[in-house]
Amino acid sequence: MSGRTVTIAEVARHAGVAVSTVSYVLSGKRTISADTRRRVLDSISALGYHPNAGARALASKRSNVIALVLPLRAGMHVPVLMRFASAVVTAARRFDHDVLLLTADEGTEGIRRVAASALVDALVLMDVELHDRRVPLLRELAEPSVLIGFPAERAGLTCVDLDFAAAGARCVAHLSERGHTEIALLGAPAVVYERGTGFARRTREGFTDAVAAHGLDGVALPCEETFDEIHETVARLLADRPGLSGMVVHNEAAVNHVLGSLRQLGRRVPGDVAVVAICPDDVAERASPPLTSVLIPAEEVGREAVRLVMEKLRGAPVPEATLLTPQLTVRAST
Amino acid sequence: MSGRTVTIAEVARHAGVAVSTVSYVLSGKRTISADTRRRVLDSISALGYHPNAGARALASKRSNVIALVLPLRAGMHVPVLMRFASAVVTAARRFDHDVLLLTADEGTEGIRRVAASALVDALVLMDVELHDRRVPLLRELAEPSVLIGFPAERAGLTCVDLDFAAAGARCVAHLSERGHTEIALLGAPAVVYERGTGFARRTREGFTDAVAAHGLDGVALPCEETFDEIHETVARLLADRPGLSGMVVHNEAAVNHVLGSLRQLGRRVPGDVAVVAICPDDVAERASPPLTSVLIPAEEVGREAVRLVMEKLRGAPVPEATLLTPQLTVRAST
DNA sequence: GCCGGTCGTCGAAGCGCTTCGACACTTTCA
DNA sequence: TGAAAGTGTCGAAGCGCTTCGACGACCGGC
Repeated sequence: MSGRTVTIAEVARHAGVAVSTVSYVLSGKRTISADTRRRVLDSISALGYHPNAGARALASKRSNVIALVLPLRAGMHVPVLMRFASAVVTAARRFDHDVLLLTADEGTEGIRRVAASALVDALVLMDVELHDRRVPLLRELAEPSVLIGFPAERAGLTCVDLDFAAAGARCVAHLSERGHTEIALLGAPAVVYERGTGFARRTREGFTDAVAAHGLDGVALPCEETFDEIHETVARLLADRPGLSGMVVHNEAAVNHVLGSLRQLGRRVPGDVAVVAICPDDVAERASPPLTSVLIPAEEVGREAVRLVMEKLRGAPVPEATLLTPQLTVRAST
Repeated sequence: MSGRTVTIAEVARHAGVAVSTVSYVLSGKRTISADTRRRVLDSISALGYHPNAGARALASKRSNVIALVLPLRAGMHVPVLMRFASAVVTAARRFDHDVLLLTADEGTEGIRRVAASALVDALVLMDVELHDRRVPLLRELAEPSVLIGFPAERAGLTCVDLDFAAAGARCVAHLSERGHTEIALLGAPAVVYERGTGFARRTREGFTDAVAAHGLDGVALPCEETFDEIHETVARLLADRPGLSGMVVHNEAAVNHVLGSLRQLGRRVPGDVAVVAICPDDVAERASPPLTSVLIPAEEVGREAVRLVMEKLRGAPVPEATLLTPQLTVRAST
């Protein structure tokens, strides 16, 4: 059974039908009588048949593989990226597709290669920058693609993401409702803003606009990831702004350090300072105290990205932009 | 150029040679005159030719894709896993292979599927447990595989990993040299030990054996990942053992919390308590204070795993076990 | 000046699958 | 009751590549 590899011809012979009949049973593209179908399926499991992926790809011009392009840049929070990635793999399997992993080492050449060689049918790209070098390439590719994140110029592309501007605004609104009037945003590391990563900037804009709209006093700062740097940022922030009583933290790696720093400075959460985070639920739940947070819905975004790319593969029209509405969960920190 | 897809036949016609000649230029499996080779390569770049992966796989019985099986289990430190994964992708590309990402959702069935369908030529498996359900399957598969980690029964397999027992011992030796006589190991979360994950247990054994060998007083504890749990563990440890002056932390996620906890308890590092970590260098460097550490050489392990799997693909014999020697870097925490 | 060897190239036979057109049978309905 | 319209199945033609055997052309050695 696991000796030599079984071909469709052997299945056909075993079941006493033509090769094409086996193929149609498998693909469902033509009607097959219940009786024949049974016989074929029995033969398939009796012989342990698995269609050869290469042959299938060659004949059908579909590899049933999608590429996941995951640059793994500095300052990105890897566990969050992996949740996206994992969601993409799971969702792809549900559409009977596998996932080829592409990292940044090869640059855009890798994308061109896997697309041109028909190794993949479609692409899902993560960690999109505002001026992403991959975007022009996607435009000239025949293969459909979906971006997780938004570049500056998105005409003709398909993008999915959490609505980070709304997320920033939602946090401000929550703090405002709680009566805080002087608040701060601790965001991504400076390098991430400089690189022009969309989600960091959009959160900051959402924060800033909402601060103005609510008539609050607010400041937005980048936030590095080592304890010492964060501690210094937090200490200076509190020293400079004695009236500050609310913080929004949009940086998974920094969340715990910010809390540690406040602890060390003798500030109680939420007594002295209320904290809202934008991060996955498990990070918020495991913090001490558990944090009021806006969830980064990685699973949902990944699933949606795959769904959209499959629609495009079918030739169905899809919206250019899909923004998921942020959901705020109140926990112990506000 | 990026309109229709270019085939080898078009390249052959453009260069005025036979299809097989183009193939031999590409594969180097027969000698081709310098002149012909030039013409063919020129045509290839002029037409923007990329060989069709499916056709190549079908004809050559090699997909030039390897599977990376990455379960993403609870308690595993994702950034570390991703460094392995990223190293595997980079190394695979160097051998002209791509990487298919398999997660745990499908269980062993996914492995069987990609192997039987010839979607992949070989497999690299990560996060191996002592009694891993995937191991029996690997034994019956025709495709070569390499494990990153060691199962209990490893006969007939190929495994690579850091020598964690030596790493645990190395940390003990270092603390002993520094004059510490009462020390503790803070290890992985309890669930990881229960699952029988090899590296966690082997570190603990290395620690325990070395403690005995050096005539020290030592205790090994599991260590969860939230600040509150860690703080409690650390506080109780210090309360129970007033003479304790050295700690080994083998838990990337907990490292910063342990330091935060010591800070909060008013213990100076390294003045009151010396800390050695087993973690990637960047985690150690970014901690406060920077930690003396044994590096988890993710890049090296990933590269070695790929090298071994390529050797096996060539039919070359490879050692069953490859253990990388731990390297201790002294920083500010001891 | 003829013979065995390389060297460089070609043509053709698959690799295992999908898909198209064809073809027997049934049904259906004027 | 016969033509039209399904149903269910088959055979064969590729899909684009690798690889095998064949075959001139050229080499040196006798």
